[in-house]
Amino acid sequence: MPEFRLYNSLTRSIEPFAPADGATVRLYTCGPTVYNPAHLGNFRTFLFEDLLRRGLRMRGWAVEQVMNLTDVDDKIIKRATERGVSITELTNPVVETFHADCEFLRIQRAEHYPRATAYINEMIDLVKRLESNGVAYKADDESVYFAISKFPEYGRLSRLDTREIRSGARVSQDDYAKENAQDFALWKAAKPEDEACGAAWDSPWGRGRPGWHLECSAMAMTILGETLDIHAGGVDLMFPHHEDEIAQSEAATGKPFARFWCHGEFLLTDGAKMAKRVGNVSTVADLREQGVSAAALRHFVFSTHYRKQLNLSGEALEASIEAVRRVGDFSDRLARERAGNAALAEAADTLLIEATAALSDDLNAPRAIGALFEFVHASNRAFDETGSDPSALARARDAFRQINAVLDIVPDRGTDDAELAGWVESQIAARSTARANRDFVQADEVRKALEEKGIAIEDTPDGTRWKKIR
RNA sequence: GGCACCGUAGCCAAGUGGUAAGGCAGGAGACUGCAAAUCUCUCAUCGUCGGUUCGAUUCCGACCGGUGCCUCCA
Repeated sequence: MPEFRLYNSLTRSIEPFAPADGATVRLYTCGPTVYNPAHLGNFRTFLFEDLLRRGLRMRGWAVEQVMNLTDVDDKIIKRATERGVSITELTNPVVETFHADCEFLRIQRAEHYPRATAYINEMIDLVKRLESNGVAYKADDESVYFAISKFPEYGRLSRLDTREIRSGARVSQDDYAKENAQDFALWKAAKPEDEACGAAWDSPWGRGRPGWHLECSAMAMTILGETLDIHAGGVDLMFPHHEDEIAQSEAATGKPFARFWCHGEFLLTDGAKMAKRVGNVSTVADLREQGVSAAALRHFVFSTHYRKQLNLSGEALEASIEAVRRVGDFSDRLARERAGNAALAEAADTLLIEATAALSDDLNAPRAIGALFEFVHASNRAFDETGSDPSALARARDAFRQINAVLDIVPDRGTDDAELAGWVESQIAARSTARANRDFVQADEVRKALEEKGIAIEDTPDGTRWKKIR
């Protein structure tokens, strides 16, 4: 197998990757803030992380993944206050929706989904360590801040020149108590509205709540240890979120926080970043209503490299729906055929080599998909010829299974409805009779009736086959 | 203003210093009663202009166009 390589944002280069202990990859992925359902842009990142997870497992490594759920922050408190509910009442259903969406998209479950509110003690402990190390201070507003002037490494990940005058930058207006404008909150003093919705805890610095950045550091290190193998997230998190995580974690432990930082690019719509404030978001639910399958959406996302921006368009989505239809038909054929030939065996070997190489090369899913389609084509051609070698078929099935275990782009057939199947069979029998009598008008009417129920049929030398197409 | 990234056929997209994977759509054909599926054939000179080179889409520069980040943000 070729070396497994990943782009590391820390060094801005592609590097060979292996877990520090040689066996288990400790992976931390920044999860959603659960104040309303995640949109497709968020899910592009989660799908990228799913690809990463599956790619690592393809290599034979175990993965211990943490995806946090940020269930206390400014937006959550604001929303809870507006609705007059506690933050828990607000976030619980959103967490459920998140898991349901992930399941629909076939995103493999992480080993841990820690909620920030369950790790308050660990967060307080982290702030204490920072305080005793002299890098945290309590300001006049009773909040505790991290002093970036005490952490010379600050800015290494994002390479932002902290002294630059950012004339076009959005400037924060609500923090006055900090010693330095770039310092960030570790612990925020509680306000009355925080107390009202259950977003305040006791601490050595008084009632308050954790800062956003602190949450990830505390949960990551508590569950996975002080040095992670990989920390992943969307590119927008690079600054300040990941920069601040590095600062807090490393200032506390004196150890590197993460060996690899991996960032997924954005999903764009109408030429702009998909974001609620732009007003161009769509959700998993929206797509499901449009009849876009999980397989199609996965194909769409994986058809562009994760470090390249991807534009969501109806035309591109249609292409993925059709592409995945072809993969599904092929998958059915692979299950149906009885034997293969030398060409099939060769196609299987090529697929394994090409797709594995592509996925090992910084998760080049588009190239892997290309290899998969070349395999589909070569295999179809092989099946159209004669074949009598069951072992060739077994190799083809195995190769396809292995690569699809990473991409997971075969659409569901959803044909376990016995009643429907019975009706379809009876219709097909009626049509066969009509065809035998050369009553093609009647035969075509049956086919039309089936199509209206979402059933497509194919006449073959071995009889008529049917499949559900929607 | 600062820091990055991107610009390959109608659409999506991979890729390489030596004349461009793959998918969708389109065209022609085989198969079919007709379809569907599948197969065969077909469909680009890689934003523009310079430079380096025997040779550049691939390296360098300028320009044009697009996107993101610069403390809400996947």
